[in-house]
Amino acid sequence: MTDSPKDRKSACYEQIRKAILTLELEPSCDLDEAQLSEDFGISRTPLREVFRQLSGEGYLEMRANRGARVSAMTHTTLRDFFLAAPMIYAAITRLAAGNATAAQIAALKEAQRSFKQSLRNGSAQDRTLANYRFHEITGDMASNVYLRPSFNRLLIDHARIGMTFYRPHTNVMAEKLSLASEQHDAIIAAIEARDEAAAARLAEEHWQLSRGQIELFVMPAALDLPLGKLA
Amino acid sequence: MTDSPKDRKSACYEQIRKAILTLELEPSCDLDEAQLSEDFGISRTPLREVFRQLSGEGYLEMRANRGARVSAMTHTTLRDFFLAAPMIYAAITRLAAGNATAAQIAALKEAQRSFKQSLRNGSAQDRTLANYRFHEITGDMASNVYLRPSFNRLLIDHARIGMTFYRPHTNVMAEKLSLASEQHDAIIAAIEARDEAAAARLAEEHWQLSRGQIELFVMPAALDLPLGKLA
DNA sequence: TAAATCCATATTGCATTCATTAATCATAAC
DNA sequence: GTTATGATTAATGAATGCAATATGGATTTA
Repeated sequence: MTDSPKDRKSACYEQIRKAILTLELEPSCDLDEAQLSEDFGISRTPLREVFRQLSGEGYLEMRANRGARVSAMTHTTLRDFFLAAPMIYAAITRLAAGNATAAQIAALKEAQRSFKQSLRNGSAQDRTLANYRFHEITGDMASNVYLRPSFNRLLIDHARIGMTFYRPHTNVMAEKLSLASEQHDAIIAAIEARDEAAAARLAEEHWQLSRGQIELFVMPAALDLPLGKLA
Repeated sequence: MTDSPKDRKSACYEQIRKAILTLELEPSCDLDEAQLSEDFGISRTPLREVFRQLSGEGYLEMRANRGARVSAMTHTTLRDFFLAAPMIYAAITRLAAGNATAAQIAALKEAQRSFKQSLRNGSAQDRTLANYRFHEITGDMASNVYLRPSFNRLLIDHARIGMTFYRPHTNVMAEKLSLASEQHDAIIAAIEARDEAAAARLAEEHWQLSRGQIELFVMPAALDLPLGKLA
């Protein structure tokens, strides 16, 4: 109950992090040092250290003499994402199958329980964070310091892109989410069986599903109305 | 000539960075806040921000209440490196061929000039930094925010691994370096021709050369002496 | 003699204060 | 009326001082 400045600092770090993942803090949004330091009950010095760290992890961008802002999502974001994601995801999941420890597998199952729970009665934020957590653990399992930075960066924007289409809740979406959950189960099984090839293949499939959802959202069916009606 | 605190701060950042790349600061080496802040003429506050940034980029590791230390090179480093490097290098170089701007190509040629210069009459440090710079520019060219973090992380340890065998200067080494330089020229040509396939292939070859050098150093020929002689 | 605990010292972390830089608005000149 | 320049204000960056935590050595006890 007695929270030290250090506790408040890490709470600050976590809250900002999650707020960015769930679009509560929108891309390119400016962060007010004075305001946030007051909100979290810490001085500007440790807050600025949190900024630096989040910046290093890809959550924030820092510009000299102009403060921190949430990492932007530009018109090139999706293209870059589509190029990098399948390669890195497949590699991480393959390595996860090769290197996962028993404790990590237990953690992954627990994360999947939380994810299913969020599908039943959670908000879009809950689902996004639970899904993020699931894949984060596969990153732990892979335990390759060189692939991890890009993987983490992908997870950040995957969460943010996902949030944009988790919001409008349609039946088609629900179906896809349930399919995603089944794929998680299959991935867990492959990792537990140390089947690297299967893990990589499942990661690829999982990516294709997500890619399809993104494309549907980015390029929806035309409105099929005569132009005159819109005016 | 009149250097502001901000100049000293960025000088500090650059010097520490290069010292790590060239092994002047050895892996797992502890950094003394008080000492460094005095050396660079800045207070501990901005120095700690530099630490955070370098930590985010993979140069340093920070432990709570125990200061910063240079990123470690463990027994798993080479294995992780061999798994990740060919994939990321090929991807980055391919993208570089597709996206390079005229200014970036000019910068790459300039970096290659510096590299050749360092081969003629530079130290191991000079060569390592010049080679680092060359590949860093290919990272700029690729301009994919998701692949960049892992690519940068690889470049750091590639520089450090390279330094360990640039030091003893043999004729075989000199030959390999001259071959590496030729490969750089070929990569520049492929990028300028926008030939993505060739660029990816050349990156793969370039990696194989480097991999061979690393393997030679890690697993040298046995000393070919009767065991008794060693005692 | 070995191990454990406690105290002294050094180092890290945080808050406050001061300096420096950028942004905004008003005023004046064209 | 518009643009440019200057002054005012807000916000970022750095330094100093203080608090908290860890480390090393000494002393005491088994």
